Amino acid sequence: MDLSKRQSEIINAAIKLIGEGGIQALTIKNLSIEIGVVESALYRHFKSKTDVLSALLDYIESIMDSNFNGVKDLKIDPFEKIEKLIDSQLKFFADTPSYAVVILSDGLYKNDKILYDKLFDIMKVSRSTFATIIEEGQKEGAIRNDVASDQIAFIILGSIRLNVNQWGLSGFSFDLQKKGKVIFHTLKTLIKNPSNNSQNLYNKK
Amino acid sequence: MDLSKRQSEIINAAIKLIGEGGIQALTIKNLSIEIGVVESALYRHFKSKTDVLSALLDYIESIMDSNFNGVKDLKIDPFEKIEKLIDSQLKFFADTPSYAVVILSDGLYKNDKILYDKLFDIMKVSRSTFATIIEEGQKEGAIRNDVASDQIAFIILGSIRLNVNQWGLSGFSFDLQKKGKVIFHTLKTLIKNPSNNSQNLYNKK
Amino acid sequence: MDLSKRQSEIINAAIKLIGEGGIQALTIKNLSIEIGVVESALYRHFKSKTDVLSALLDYIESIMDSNFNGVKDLKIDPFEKIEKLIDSQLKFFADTPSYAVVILSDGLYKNDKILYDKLFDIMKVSRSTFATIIEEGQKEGAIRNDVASDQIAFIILGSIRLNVNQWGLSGFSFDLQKKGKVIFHTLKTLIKNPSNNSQNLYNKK
Amino acid sequence: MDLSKRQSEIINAAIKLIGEGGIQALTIKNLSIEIGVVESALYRHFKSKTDVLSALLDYIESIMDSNFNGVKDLKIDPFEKIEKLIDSQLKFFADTPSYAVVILSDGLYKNDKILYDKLFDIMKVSRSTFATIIEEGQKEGAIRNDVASDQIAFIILGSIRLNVNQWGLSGFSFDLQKKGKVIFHTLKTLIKNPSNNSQNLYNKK
DNA sequence: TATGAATGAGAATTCATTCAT
DNA sequence: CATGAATGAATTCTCATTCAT
Repeated sequence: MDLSKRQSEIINAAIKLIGEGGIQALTIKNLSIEIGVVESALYRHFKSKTDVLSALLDYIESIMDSNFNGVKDLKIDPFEKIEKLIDSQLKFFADTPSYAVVILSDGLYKNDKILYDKLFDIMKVSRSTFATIIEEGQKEGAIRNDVASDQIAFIILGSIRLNVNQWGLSGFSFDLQKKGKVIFHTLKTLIKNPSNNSQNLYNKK
Repeated sequence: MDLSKRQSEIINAAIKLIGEGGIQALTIKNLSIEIGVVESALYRHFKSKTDVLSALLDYIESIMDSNFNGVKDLKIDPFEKIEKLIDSQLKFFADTPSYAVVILSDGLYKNDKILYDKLFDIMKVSRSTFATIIEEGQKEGAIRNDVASDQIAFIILGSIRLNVNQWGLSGFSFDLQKKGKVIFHTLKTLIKNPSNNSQNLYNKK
Repeated sequence: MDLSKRQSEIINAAIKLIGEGGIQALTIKNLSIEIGVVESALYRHFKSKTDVLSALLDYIESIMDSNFNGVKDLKIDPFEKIEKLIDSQLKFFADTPSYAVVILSDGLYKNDKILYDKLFDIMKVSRSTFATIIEEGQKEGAIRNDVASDQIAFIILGSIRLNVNQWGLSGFSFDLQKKGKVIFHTLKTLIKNPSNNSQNLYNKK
Repeated sequence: MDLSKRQSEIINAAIKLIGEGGIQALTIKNLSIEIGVVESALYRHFKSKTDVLSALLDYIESIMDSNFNGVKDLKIDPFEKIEKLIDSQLKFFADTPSYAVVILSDGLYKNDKILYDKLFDIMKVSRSTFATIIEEGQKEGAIRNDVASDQIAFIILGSIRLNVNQWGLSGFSFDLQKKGKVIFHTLKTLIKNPSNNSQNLYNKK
């Protein structure tokens, strides 16, 4: 799973290509043109196109993981955590729309169990990260307790994803993060504990 | 927009093919084999492959519309409406997974603005249908008023979509409608008006 | 060879199509669209596409013949005759560029002996018309006698044809008849009898 | 513009195919059969069919240019130059009729501006070559001065072209060069300076 | 006369992959 | 490590023509 220099180059080329022309622009030919070698040369570095996608998914997963970890253990309000989490994910996509394209291009991996599993994994990690934070919030009393934490996580994830989805359909034409803020506030209103008077254990000034 | 018998046949073949092998299985060749004619014969009925997909999307939209309309004006509780709406949509996909595949295969229509727009449209109608019902519910006092109706609609849609998405990724292996019920209950808990004591204006006998 | 009403309609449609999109636009499908029937309906009127082209060539030939005849027997100076002849032919093409396209699309008829022969015929008639007039001019002493009449005819024809040719290549963008005038004057200078002092037997004022 | 070995092979195959079956025989499939590879293999050497034709036209142009240059600067009588020029061009076509087919297949390149422009270019070079020689002849007093040099060039070109044309229509059945000689003599008679008594400045021994 | 449906042949091009050098 | 060449399977689409109704 450790990538050679050339392999990284290829993955970066893949990202660029997808960003420019969608998942369909990711062909061995385009890839080879992008990195300035001949098509067959790529097969020294990846044994197949599926392997390239697989590495790409690994790469995306690793970034997302580190995004998550950067937020998970902060000593802040659970809502702030959720907000930061959503924002960091959307920033991740906004900065490099290719990642969004890859994540949203499920249908394509139908035949490749490996790719499928990777995607599934990524989604599972997202969901459990949110679920954990929510559970904490519920324990603290900040988040309502009458719904299961992973149900809330599911709803958050669905909202984020639909946001990214529509952004993609629109040709990346609106401000993804800004829209994310709005969604977050809606979600916050819905899931915060209405009977909670012990506000702001964290940042009280 | 009225389909001939043969055109319907082709659309049905398309649905079957997509159900069996994903959007990638939808080729002119497969289509022609499926309906038992030669490839060029298809071009008498649709002028291009894009046209087939376009008609397919129209068809899906029309069914979804009629699903919506079958529920929208019922004299029932807004939550029951939402529940029925979600359920009818999920039933629609569960009965014919191809529809889910088509709906979720954005990214693949990259080149065809027409198809993109149709997809967008379908999503818009869904969202506004939910939004209308929610607004009604808010006026009645059944649904909380501190969040915008179309924000709630967005969240519902995102949740449904993620559900369908994961179902697709899983190879249609779990019970889509059952999972939908769970999601509905979560959503209901989140959005119902906590201070509402005028329950069941509708079906009390 | 007498065309029915429908047949004439088809020929006219063919002319229109060729004018708009070149000889490649002349397809059974386009033809049928143009006259507002279904493709197979055309086969009631012409037994094949070759037959359409054949009739088209006949039509062109008949117009050219009548152009020729309108000039041939006028009681005017041979040069005026030649000038009128050239001009009427160029006007014929300028008015309906399709005719030029058809005439210049030899290569296409390679497989159809019938079409080939027709084209050959058209050219032969042109050439002999010119040759006859030149011979007359030579007898009168207006045209030099040291070159064979059909050689001169050949050169005139070649010049006209090259003119039409370049006009076609240029996308019909220059004034064909105007350029024809220039060519005529060059030709006249070259072929007139230098020792002829009995000028203007015809139109002397 | 430098052709690889395989590219030359392909161009030669194209020439052969055109010679045998006209421009319509030039298909990727025929080409690939001719050189003994699979169709897709051609695309390693030319990126499209238009590219093949383009290279073919370049090739033709280069031969014609070298033909021209072989004659242009000879220290001979302008008429001899013209004669040699005509003859070398006709020999070029007579040896390889495909070249004639390609040159005469305008109308077929309707869609490809590039090819059109190349054809136009070839004609322009021919014409200006003739024009230059004629101008020289006019200065020397060998060629009559009462007509513009490029007008004469136009007429020569038209005559040559018509000759080649009819030869093509006839199925390459007559002796192209022989007919060319006749035409040349006619042209010579027409364009030589009648009042020139300083004959043969060049080869008098 | 016209329609609707289908045929069969062919055309250009794309793509992932393999292999000898 | 990289190149050049080739493969084979697919893909969308076009076109002239035929035939039953």
